[in-house]
Amino acid sequence: MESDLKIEAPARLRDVVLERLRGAIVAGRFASGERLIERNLCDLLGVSRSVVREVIRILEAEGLVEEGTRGPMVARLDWGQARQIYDIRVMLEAHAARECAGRADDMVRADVRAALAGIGGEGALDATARFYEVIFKAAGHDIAWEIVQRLNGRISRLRALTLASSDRKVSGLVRMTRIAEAVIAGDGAGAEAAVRAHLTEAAAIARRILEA
Amino acid sequence: MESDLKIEAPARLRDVVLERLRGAIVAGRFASGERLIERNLCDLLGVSRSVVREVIRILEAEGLVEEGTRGPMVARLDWGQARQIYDIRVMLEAHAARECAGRADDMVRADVRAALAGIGGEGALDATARFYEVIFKAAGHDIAWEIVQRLNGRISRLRALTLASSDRKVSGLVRMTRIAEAVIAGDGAGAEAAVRAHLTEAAAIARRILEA
DNA sequence: TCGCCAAGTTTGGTATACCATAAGACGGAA
DNA sequence: TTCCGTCTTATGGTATACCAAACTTGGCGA
Repeated sequence: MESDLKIEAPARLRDVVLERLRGAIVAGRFASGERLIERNLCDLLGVSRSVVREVIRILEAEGLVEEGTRGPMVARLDWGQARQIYDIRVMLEAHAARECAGRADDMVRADVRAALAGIGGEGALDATARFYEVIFKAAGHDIAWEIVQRLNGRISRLRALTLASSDRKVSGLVRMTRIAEAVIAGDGAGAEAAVRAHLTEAAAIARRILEA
Repeated sequence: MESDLKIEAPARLRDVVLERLRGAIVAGRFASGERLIERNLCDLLGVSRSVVREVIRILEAEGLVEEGTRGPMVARLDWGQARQIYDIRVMLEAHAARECAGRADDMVRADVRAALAGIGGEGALDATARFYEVIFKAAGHDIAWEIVQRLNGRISRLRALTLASSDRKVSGLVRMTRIAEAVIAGDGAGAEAAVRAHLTEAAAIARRILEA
């Protein structure tokens, strides 16, 4: 699809550190509310404070880090926030799914099928993101996709806490299949309903985790 | 309302510079697509590169600045993006207005009236933001409010380009009054419709500007 | 006159140094 | 023993120094 001739920009240290630190937070390697001491992170990551500070600013804007009284700390997440995030995701994703179903051509259908095929195996998180990306991009909702990605970062930490992940994965695949079928069939209302059902279930799981 | 005893944290240089630079971009003092040379900004603002760089990272996350081939530049804005932004705002603001109207108590009603009163005079932009803030906070949609603020920053630059601003201000006040009346009356559907009408008009103006 | 190469300059990336402040620890006096 | 003061240290804020890459420009040769 996209050409492989693109010259990839040399990876900046900042990007590497950003990805690493974001991953560590999402994976739960830092406790919620834990202070992020700049110099500690420098030692941990082997980079200078300039880089760490810029990365922290970005993560702050993403909502993964918040500034405490004395410095940055890992953002806390309660059910009130998660609920709001799921509400917003419902609006954005339902809208995107409906429009995507309405305008899907054969190429989009193929992309959806391919993305869905990737979900079953390992790396489910990335594959799921890819599935949604196809839908948002096909609907022409790039900006909404940016927002959803950012919101997702804030609640992805919950996944690390989910112990009974096997049944979730299965039901997740079922839900995704429903969404994909509706999109491929051009059934906008059905796609929207499938998205709502999926997110309602996900929110219920998040609620159980967060209110415990 | 809020106590005045709060010790305000000493203003960090970073915050001052952030506000200043954001204001300059929104006010149109930098051309769309203009490169933001770090050292130039240092001279202009009288601060060191550390501060400028952190601020640029924040503005990048806000969507006001994007990274060009060689460094950061003021983000370009076309109708395709603005249209998406208005679409998202419609969803978030309509939802907030509906919920706010549904749960508004006397205190919220008073806040809405007070915010509306501020719109007529000078500083209309801040007052309008304050109006919306009341509605979002009353609806319990803090996160949606953050998103809307950020999206607003990206399209506020259009205001600087609006020459015929007087009629817009008047019609804006009328629209706001409609929204406020519906919220105060507890009419969720009416509040939602008023928000939709307001944003549809605003989007039409933006389209005229951007497609010229 | 045209083209190519090289040196200089611009620019962003990265690291380090310095400073002010606040928290914590330790000791002395009541 | 407790309370107060001071000293140390940890920490974030800010500025500066250094480097590598890339663009520009000017000169030299064909």
